[in-house]
Amino acid sequence: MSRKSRVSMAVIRRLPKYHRYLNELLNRDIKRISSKELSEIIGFTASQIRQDLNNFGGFGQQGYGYNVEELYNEIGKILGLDRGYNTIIIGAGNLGQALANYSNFEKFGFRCKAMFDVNPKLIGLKIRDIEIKDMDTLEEFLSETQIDIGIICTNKESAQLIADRLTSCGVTAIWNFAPVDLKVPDDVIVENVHLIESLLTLTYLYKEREEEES
Amino acid sequence: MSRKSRVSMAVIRRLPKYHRYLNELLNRDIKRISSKELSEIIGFTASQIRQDLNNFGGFGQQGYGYNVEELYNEIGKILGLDRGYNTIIIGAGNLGQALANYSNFEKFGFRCKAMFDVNPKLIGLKIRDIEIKDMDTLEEFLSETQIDIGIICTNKESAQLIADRLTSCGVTAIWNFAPVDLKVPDDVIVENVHLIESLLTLTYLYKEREEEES
DNA sequence: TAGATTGTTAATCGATTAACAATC
DNA sequence: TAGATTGTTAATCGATTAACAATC
Repeated sequence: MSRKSRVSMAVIRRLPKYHRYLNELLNRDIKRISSKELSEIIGFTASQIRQDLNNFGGFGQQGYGYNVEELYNEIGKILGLDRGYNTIIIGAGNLGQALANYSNFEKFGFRCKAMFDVNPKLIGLKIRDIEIKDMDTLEEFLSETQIDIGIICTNKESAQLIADRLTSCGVTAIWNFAPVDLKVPDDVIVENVHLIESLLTLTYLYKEREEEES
Repeated sequence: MSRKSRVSMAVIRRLPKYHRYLNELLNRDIKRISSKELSEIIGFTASQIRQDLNNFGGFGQQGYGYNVEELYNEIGKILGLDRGYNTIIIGAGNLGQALANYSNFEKFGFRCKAMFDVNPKLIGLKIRDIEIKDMDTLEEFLSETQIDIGIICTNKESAQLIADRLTSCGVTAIWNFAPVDLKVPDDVIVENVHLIESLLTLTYLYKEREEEES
């Protein structure tokens, strides 16, 4: 998130949603779709859809619309899904195990190569075929295996230290579930999933609604 | 997210971050902070901080800054944390269990009253003191217990049906982890955590960085 | 060809930043 | 009082929406 992009983050964060809806259309055997039709199901304006897509090229055809399969594939490529990604999960607690079990990620090309934890009771166990390794062996493992994305599922106290260890071993992308903002070198990408922030947004809206009613 | 607010969503989504940083300052026994100082640690501009806060009132004092404890409490109230919330988790798979185990939510006033699943192997089990109940008993349970927030951790196929069942029993806020956009009545609040969209944002930035380098 | 729909430019809207008078 | 920093207005910037010529 630290890097500036020619394409705005607002657009980038809409891309996965296009990808998901196009996949759905594809599954329903729909061959073509206009920005207006897509607008009705995805909830963005037709104008915005055309603007968004034209950041990356003219995928449509005047008078016809967009070919669903082609557009789906193109957006997949734009999102970097034309390759696989090796990941590791650091922190094999409930959340880490949940992510390891979430086989859906594999359909997108994510391969979890190992998990790491400090808890002796967890070390050696396997989640599906993914081994939970001793946290102390992290550096050794990273020197042997090319890892693209480190997934941090530790508590907030450990997260920064883990991020330091990952980045110093050449991991350049971090998916962070710990409720902290990590400090990382400029060329490292961090994407946060801050669950509590999401939940507090919900309670804000909950409270606001009640105030409207009264 | 469907409701329009006097305060923009951009501001609302920053509030939990203020809350978190102020809590940290409080723990470090810092009594006062200026928008400029806060700017340096939180990464928003001082101007934006003052603008954000003034959506809700003048919490500061000219020449002094903000009282950390007071501001923390005020933002807590704004976020609706001056009360508790009863929740249930629907879908007791890995993610549902991870959330049930995440005791941190309790510090914010969230109480998980039950979990629901269709899997007979799970029904009757307890996660901490939270019982996993038969999905068939959802309506019965909701008629007996006031639930503020329904947390959907099912697969995408079941999510909409669950949302329908929740809303028709009077649950008016949904925290949705299934990768679908739920259709709900106008007065129901939905906050989504779409993990795959977060991850695809990361891969987009990953790919983009590689293109910059070449 | 006529109709439809894109790609793109221009207009509008909203959010962020800058500036500064008010005031503690 | 003098210095600091807010609250708030004005200016800028960026994102969304509208309009329409290009063209399939």
